Amino acid sequence: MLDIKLIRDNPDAVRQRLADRGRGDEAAVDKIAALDQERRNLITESDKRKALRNAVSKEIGALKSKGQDASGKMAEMKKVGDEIAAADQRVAQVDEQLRAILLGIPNLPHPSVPAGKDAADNPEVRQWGQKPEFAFNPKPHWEMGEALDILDFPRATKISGSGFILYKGAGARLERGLISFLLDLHTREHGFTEISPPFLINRDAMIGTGQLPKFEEDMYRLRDDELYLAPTAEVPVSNIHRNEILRHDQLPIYYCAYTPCFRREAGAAGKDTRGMIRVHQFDKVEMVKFAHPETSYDELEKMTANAERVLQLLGLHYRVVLLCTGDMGFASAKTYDIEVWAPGQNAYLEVSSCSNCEDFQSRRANIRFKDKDGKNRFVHLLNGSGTALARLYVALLETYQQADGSVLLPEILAPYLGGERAIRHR
RNA sequence: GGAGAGGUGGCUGAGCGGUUGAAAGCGCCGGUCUCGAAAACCGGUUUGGCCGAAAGGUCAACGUGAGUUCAAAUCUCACCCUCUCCGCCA
Repeated sequence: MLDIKLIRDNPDAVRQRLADRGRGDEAAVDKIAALDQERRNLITESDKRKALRNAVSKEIGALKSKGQDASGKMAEMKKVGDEIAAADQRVAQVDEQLRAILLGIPNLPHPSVPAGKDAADNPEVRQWGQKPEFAFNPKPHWEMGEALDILDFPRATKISGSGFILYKGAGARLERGLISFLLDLHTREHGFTEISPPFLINRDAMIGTGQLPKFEEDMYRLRDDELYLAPTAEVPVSNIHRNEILRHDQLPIYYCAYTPCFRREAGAAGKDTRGMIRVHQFDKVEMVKFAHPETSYDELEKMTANAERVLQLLGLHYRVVLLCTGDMGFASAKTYDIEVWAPGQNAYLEVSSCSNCEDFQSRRANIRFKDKDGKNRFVHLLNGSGTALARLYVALLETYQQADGSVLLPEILAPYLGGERAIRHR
């Protein structure tokens, strides 16, 4: 949520930066300003009457305690009370309208974010490693998974529907091993505290990080309870400190968490339909930081480096792109995407998205810290995948496939795979 | 799910429908004292909105939301949460 004061004081700047995103949100700025003005006028009026009522009510109390008649004043205040109720009702209406609009406005891009329309305009920041070369035609993971009997898409479909994965045998163990590998890396080497959060999330938490109210159709929702399946651990973990005031010496706080992620992928029908590149349920290890506003951009660079470290240790070629204004997520002010090379796809796959949301989420979720001067300020919230598992899995299979159809995984994973690096057809 | 008890400031814990934004204690911050510290003593110590250049003024908040009343932490209703017992269950 944007700061209403920012819109009030700098409507033109806000309008411009929203326009840079290319979603037409700038049109709401004038409406917001008008509602804000109306709201303040109504509050001023209401407050005046409340002050009067408070004063006269005290007089009434004093009169009554002396046994004197106060019926005139009481009748008068009855009328004032009705006026207050009417005014407050209008305030509530305007408030609700204002809030509804504000909750639907995306964050403003950071000045360092390049203007652009879509993914084609995202500048590449750097590359690491090289595309692996094969003496044979590298296969896509879905063929490998079937041949090796480690992935069973038809049966996953039988159980749930399209867009689900069933891992089997060495395939299941690899998934489990990767989760442990990632959590160990971030907790032991990058200073993150491991969290295992609830996967069912209430509405307030979903609003806090920005999934709701705008993206309701992207989420799985329970029918009988006001609960949603977590689309990412960003939601439960960022909401850990909702409605809290942290001490400045607690910052920065680093959390990481493994969760499955559930996404309806509404609107993505027909895209990436084969294999496990776009699915309704995937595993992910997520990093979340609660940072001091002055250092949050340094934290973003560090977090991105932490995510890159995963791919470096696994020897996977990747590139980092900086999302342009038109391609950024709703809550983010600046985002780096990390894309790993998948030889079987002949394409880069997004395995991590590292974002600084600044105070956009913390304002929604009311997460503050007391600074050195004793002033309460909103923390900056960052989140980054470290990393998404399904696509990492794709890159691993496709990169490390051998001519004989087996897979020889990086040595570093061996301890997580019972000492067995190779996956062969049995 | 059923029965009962309860939700007040960082914590413990008072609170009669009317000078209670809220006693008291603890904690914390500042000061006095001290070579220094402790103790003691003094002072301070919730958050948000609105008006204002500021000083300041004012409104709101005692789980949440409605209601009764001139006036609600205090009365009524609904919901949420916690605890105890029972039931069920991995």
